[in-house]
Amino acid sequence: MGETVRGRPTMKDVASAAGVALKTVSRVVNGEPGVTPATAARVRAAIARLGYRRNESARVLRRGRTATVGLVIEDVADPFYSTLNRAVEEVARRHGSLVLTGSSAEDPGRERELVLAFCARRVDGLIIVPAGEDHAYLQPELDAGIAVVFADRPPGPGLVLDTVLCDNVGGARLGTEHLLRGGHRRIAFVGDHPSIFTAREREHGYRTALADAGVPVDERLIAMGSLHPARVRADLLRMLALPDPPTALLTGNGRLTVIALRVLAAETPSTTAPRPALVGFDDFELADLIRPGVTVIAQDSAGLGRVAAELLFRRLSGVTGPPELIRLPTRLIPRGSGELPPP
Amino acid sequence: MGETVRGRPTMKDVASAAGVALKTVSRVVNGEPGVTPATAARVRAAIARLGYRRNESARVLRRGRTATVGLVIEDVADPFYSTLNRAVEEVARRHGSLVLTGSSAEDPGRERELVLAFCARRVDGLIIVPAGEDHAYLQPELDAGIAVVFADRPPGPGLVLDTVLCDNVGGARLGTEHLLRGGHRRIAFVGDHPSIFTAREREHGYRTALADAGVPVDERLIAMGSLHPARVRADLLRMLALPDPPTALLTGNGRLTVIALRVLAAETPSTTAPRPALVGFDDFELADLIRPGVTVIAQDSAGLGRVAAELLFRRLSGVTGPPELIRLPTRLIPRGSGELPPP
DNA sequence: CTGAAAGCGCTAACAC
DNA sequence: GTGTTAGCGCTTTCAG
Repeated sequence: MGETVRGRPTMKDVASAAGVALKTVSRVVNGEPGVTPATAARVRAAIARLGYRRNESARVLRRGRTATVGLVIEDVADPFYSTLNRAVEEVARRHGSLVLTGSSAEDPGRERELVLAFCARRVDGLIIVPAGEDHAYLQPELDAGIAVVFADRPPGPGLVLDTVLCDNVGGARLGTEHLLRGGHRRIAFVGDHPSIFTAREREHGYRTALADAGVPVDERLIAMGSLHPARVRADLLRMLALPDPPTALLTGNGRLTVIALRVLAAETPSTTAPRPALVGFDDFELADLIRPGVTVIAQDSAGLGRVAAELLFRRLSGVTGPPELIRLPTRLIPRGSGELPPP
Repeated sequence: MGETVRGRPTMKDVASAAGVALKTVSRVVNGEPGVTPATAARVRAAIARLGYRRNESARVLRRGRTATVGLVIEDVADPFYSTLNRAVEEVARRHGSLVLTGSSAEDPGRERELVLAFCARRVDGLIIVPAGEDHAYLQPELDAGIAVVFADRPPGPGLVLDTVLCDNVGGARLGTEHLLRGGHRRIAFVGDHPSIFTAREREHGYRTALADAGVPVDERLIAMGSLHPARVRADLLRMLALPDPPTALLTGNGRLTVIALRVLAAETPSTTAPRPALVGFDDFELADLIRPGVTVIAQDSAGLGRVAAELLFRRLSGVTGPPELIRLPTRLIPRGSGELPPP
C-alpha cells in the first residue's frame, strides 16, 4: 500500500490514500452533504486503515471554537466542588464539550493563572468559583467574547456577569431559627474566613435571625477564620469554657462541621458533659450515620454546577440579554444533632 | 493610536503596534534571547495595551505539544477518584500542564469516547482508570506517540503499558487475617461486580487468606455485584438470615462499606441484635466519627494519582524503557468495627 | 458533486 | 539583534 506516514496521518494523507481531494475528506469527516455514498465509503475506509483522527487544534485555529469549557473551583477533591464538577461535566457532555478543571486552592493568584491558561487554550467559556475579589484581569477576555459564569460566589466589584449562588443568608437563618425554636438562646457561629463571600453571607443570616428573635448577639460566640482544625478547636474550647457557654452551634461549611464534630467527640466523651446542639451548613455523606445524626442546611451543589453550565451554554448558543443572578434555595434536614434541647 | 482590532489581537497586531517584526514579538512572548531590553519593553507595552494573549491552539499546531494531559476516571465526584484527580493536577501543575478530566461512569463506551476526544485535542498524555477491558482503540494513538499510564486497574489483554495499582490482594488479605485473628470464622465478603479488576483481586485476597488459615470458604457468604443499595441490602439480609450467619464482614470498596453501614444500622438497632464486625476496603472521611469507628484497609488514592502522573511526565520528558508496573501498599487502620468479637 | 487555493496564528529555519 | 519565509492541519471560499 505504501502508505507509511510518519507521525499522525493528516487529512492530506487520507485524501491521497483514498484518491480524492483534501476537501472531500473534510466533507466526509464533518458529515457535510455533497459527497457520493461511494466516495464517502472509500474515504471512510482510508480513514479506518490509517487510523486517522481529526486534529482538533487545527480545526480550532480555523473555526475559533474548542468545544471545551474551563472550570475553576477551590479543590477538585472537596466533595462540595467535586459534585459541582460532575454536574458541569454532564451538561457539557450533552453539549458535546469537554471540561478543563483546575483547583485554585483559595488563592487568587492561582485562580488568575488558571483562568488565563484556560483562555490561552481558547476555551469557549468559563465557570468560575472565584477565590479573589479582583477580576479586572478578565476584562480583555470578556472583550474578546469569552462567556463567563460565576458560581457559588459573585465576581468582584466592577463586573456584572451571570452568577449562580446559594441562598446563604436564608440558609443560615433557617438553621439559626431552627435552634431558636428548640429553645436555644446561646447559639455560637463558627465560620470560614470573612474574606470569603459565602462566609459573610452566612454570618449575616445568623445575625439577622438572632436579631429578629430579639436575642442579643454575643460577639464571643462568633468565630470566623481558617479551616485549620487547630484554629477551630481553639475557638470552640474558648467558647465552651465561658461562664455561660453556648448550648448550640452553627457551623459555616461542611469542613467546619466535620472538624467541630471531631472536637466535640473528643471533648464531650459520650455521656459525661452535655453536648451542644449542632446544625451544619452543607450536607455531607454519612451525616445520617453519626450518632446523633447531623442536622444540616443542605445546599444544592450539583444544582449550582448544572445551572451555571446551562447558563453558560445558553450564552454560547448566542442568547444575549442582561446578566442573570440566580439564587438556589437551601433546605434544612433534621437528623438529631440540631434537635438536642438546651440543658 | 488607531489600534482597534476586531476580535482578539494577534502577534501581528502587537508587532505593528510596537513597530517591530512578528518574530520579535514571538521572542519576547516566549522569553527567547536576542532582544534588546528596550525593544522588549516596547513590545511588552504593546502587549499590555492590546490585552494580547498567545493563542495556544496555533502554538500547538506548530509545536505539537499542548501542555495538557487527559485523565479518565470513573466519577469526578467520587472521593476516591477526586483525590486521585487532585494529585494528578498537582503534578501536572508542577510541569506546567493542565488536566482535562472526564467521568467514564464505569461505561467502556464512554471511556473510549473520552479518550478519543482527548486525543483529538492532542493531549500530550493520558492517565486512564479503565472501565473496559478492550483497549484496541488506543493502538493508533499509541502509534502516534501519545504517552499513556493506567491507574488503579491494568489495561486489557494485548497491551502492556505503564501501570500503577494498589495492592488489592494484599489489602484484602490483611483485612481478612485481621478478622480471623479476632476469632471470626464466618466472614462474609461483599464486593463490587466481578467484571471489575479490583473486585476480583480483592475477592482473591479474601479467599486465599481464608484458605491459608484453613477456614473453608462458604460461597453463600460471598456476594459480588452492582453498587445499588438494594442489591447490597438484599445480599446482606440473605446472609444474616442464614442458620449460621456471618459474624464478620469485609466490604470491597468505600461505597459498599457505607451502604453496608446503613443496612446494619437499620437492621441491628444499637443494642438488640449482635452487630457483625466490619472491615471496609478503602478509607473514607468520618470513618472515625461513626460508633464504633470503622476499621478500614486504606489505599493511597492520592499516591495512585501522583505516581501515575510522575510516570507520565517522565515518559513525556523522553525517558524510555520497558513499561513499569508499580504496586502501592495498603494498610489496615483499626478503629473499632473490625475489632468486635464474635458473639 | 468535487477540487484548488488562501489563510487561521504561531514557530522553526534561515537570512541579514 | 532583527526580519523574512514557509508551513503546522484544518476550514472557508470560490471554481469547475
